[in-house]
Amino acid sequence: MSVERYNPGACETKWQQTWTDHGTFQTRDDDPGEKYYVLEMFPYPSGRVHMGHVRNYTMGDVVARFKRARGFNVLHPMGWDAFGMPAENAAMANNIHPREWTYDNIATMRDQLKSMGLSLDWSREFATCDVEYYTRQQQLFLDFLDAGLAYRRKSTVNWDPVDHTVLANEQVIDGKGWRSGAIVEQRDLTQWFFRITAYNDDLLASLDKLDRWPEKVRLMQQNWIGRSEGMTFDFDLVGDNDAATDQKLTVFTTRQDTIFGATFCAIAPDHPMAKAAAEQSPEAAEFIAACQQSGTSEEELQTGEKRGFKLDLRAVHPFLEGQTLPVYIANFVLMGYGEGAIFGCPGHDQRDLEFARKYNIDVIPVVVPENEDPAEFEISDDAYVGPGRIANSQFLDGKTIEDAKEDIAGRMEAGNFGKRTVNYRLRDWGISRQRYWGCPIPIIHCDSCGIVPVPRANLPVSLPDDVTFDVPGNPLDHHPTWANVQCPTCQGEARRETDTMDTFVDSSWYFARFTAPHADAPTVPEIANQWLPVDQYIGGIEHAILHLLYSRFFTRAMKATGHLDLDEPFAGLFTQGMVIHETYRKLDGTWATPDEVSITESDNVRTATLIETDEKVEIGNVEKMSKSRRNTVDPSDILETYGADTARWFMLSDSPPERDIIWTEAGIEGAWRFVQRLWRLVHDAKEQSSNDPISGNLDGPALGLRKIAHRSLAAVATDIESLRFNRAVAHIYEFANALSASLPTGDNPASATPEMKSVIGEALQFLIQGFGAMMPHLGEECWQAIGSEGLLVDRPWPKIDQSLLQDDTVTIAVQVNGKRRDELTIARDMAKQDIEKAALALDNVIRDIGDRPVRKIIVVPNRIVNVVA
RNA sequence: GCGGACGUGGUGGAACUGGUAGACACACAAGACUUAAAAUCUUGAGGAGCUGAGCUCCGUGCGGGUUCGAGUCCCGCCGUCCGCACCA
Repeated sequence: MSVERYNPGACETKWQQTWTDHGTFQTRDDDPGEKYYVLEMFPYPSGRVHMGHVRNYTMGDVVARFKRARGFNVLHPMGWDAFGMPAENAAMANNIHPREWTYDNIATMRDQLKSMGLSLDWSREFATCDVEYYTRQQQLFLDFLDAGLAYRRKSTVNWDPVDHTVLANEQVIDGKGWRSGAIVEQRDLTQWFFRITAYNDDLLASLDKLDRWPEKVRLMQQNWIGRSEGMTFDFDLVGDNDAATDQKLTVFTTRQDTIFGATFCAIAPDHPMAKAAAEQSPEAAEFIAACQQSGTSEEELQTGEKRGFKLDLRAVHPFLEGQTLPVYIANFVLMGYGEGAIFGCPGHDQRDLEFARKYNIDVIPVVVPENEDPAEFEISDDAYVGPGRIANSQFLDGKTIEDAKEDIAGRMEAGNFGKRTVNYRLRDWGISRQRYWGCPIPIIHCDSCGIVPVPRANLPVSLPDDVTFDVPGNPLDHHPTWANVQCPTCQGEARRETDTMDTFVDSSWYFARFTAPHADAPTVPEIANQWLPVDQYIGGIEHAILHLLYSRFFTRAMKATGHLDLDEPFAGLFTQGMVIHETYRKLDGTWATPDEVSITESDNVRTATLIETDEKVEIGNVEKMSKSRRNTVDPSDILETYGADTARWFMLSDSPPERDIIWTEAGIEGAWRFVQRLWRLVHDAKEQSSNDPISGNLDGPALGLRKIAHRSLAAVATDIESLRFNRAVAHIYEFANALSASLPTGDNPASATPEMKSVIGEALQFLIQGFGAMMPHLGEECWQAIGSEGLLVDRPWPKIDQSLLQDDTVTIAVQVNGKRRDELTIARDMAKQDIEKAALALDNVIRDIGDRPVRKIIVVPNRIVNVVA
């Protein structure tokens, strides 16, 4: 009497169509339910959906469906982060227009996402490269410009001297351009910036309010903003032979307490004083040029060897009479931070120490740990950055670091050559990109009027279609006519800005646009305010800093310009882990794909061979799925073979969602078997079920099953609320196991008792509802199979009977001296003395204590009792 | 270099606020069903020891510490991963 196998292919299409026909997931702004906005980071349309997307969107969908069942009016939209470099790279490589490439990819990926059965409101879909979207972004830019939040200044870019083009950091490989191989140079360009630093304090302080964000993300943002209290002060400078000059060197420090340990000063290669030196000295110019022959990324600057160039200047120590310090141009000093100049204290800063060792500069320890003798304390390979007392510092000796900082600050301010300053690591956001496939910056450059914003009535500034990619550089620059325009002010000949915006701009407000995706203005403030903030945002940890910080800035800027009234865009944030996979390396060193190899296992040793040739393959590390390692698994293959529910179930199983998940063939097979098992279980259980009301006083197995049903669903609800999907999955397994075990088995055709039948009936509904958000198609099919009315997706979450959630008795562990010796099953909340008595009466306890006296008994109610003897 | 995380059986992981480590699953083994295989069902299991089904010891990357009690807290290592402002 076995049922036919569950056929996901047919069922999934059917239910997806049903939901579409019913308009199930079309969200209305005027729905009476409490709003809940769940959003997953929208994808870049790279070509095909990858497993990371499947995981991300499955998680979001479970939340969305669950909240729906809980009666919320759920907004769950999807769109495309569609501008960016890969489209231009494809254009260059394959001679296909970025627009065509992008929209083709979107079409493919939309189909793939739809086959996952996601509860998305597709009527709100947009791509950031839609002119309807980016024209509103241009409006925002103009508003920000009016509000003083956008401005122009010079900044440094990676310049490829052969291709004559600006390179992204990822296009700089080992200091060379990826295409030309030329050594990259740093070059100054005038660029547009958003004044994110205007919100330094607010962006930092508000992190405290984001209590549904991971602690680590808040910490990362805090460190990124990098508020530090310190001092800005001046060194007097003298010439080489102590010849007086009127020059001063302004430095920033957070460690003014270590001023007596200062043994040199250093300035950034692009510091004005360095530039001045370069004009006097060819050697200095050469050194600066060498410094600029590297990428602009901080990582590159910091990991490179510390190098310096000594200037013909010395800095006068402010507190040591007659003492002067050498001044260097140093490649590890950043112009963008503080004053672009520092004093070096090698004893207490690792970078300074490395520099000092290299150039034979003195190392004077001025902070000594409490338990060390200042006369003996020396610095060897590691700078000392811990707490301690000041030494070798005259009037500061013996003070704490804090007191010494205060003392110096007071003296500098009194002497009028320094002041306390708060400094931030966060820099303004450079948004200019010298590329075609991005949102044009709506600005016109006029020789007589200067910078002229494009009048709002003239928006959009659309990207021209007729562009070529045969020459490196920005196609907008090469376009014969596009940039030529009349100046809106003087009607004279003028030129459009040909830079486009950083794609981070596109993703900094899309969540707001989803609330009114077809509106003429960027947002409809009332509607945006109604839906925002996003209640649950889900995406990769790689966006922990930039995307999220920029979005937080945009929210503030849009508030300032009247587009919404909101403090923070994302009330709840969850960062999910990556999907990773084993790698397979062939004998010749190249990689094999997972479907090219076959794995066998014996005695816990797994070996891999190439299916085609039987050649042995080395099983390598488990790594992030990537094209270069060829360890990718195409979601479409999985969806076709196993169906969406199996793929979704596997993605939710086992691994905690914030951690990486290893994709394995065995894992997906296991999920597949469970889908089939549920299908059979539902049919078997249905035979033994009834819809009769459940009697009030159950006992025995019927009560047992009912408890499990209610407890499981209560647990699944908590698990989903707290996004612990792997535990929800485990609870469904337990529940299904218990229901299976409750069914009459064997040759005995006898059926369950009437009261058991009604309990099974309830359990069956609970089970289907319990996994329905995770495997929605199977859920609907089962729901229909047990003859319930309507669609599962429209059913409210079952009502849990709280009285079934707790047992009257508990089993607690009994320890002697912290080691478990026995256990006790006692009444819940039993009196302490009675527990102590019962514990001491246990044979194992008596034996273990022997004739030692009992010194203490610790009772933790309903958990444990520990006898200390 | 700087910043952030993570590390538990053969494997993925569970363990709520310091209270019975290993739930649940995968893989494995044995058995049932089958001509056979697949599928399915049942049973078993952290490691070591004791001559018996109970008990002892060891066990959460390594080394210390706090505590009646540590996977959980603290200090120091080791390893792996993520971000570093023009990848998205």
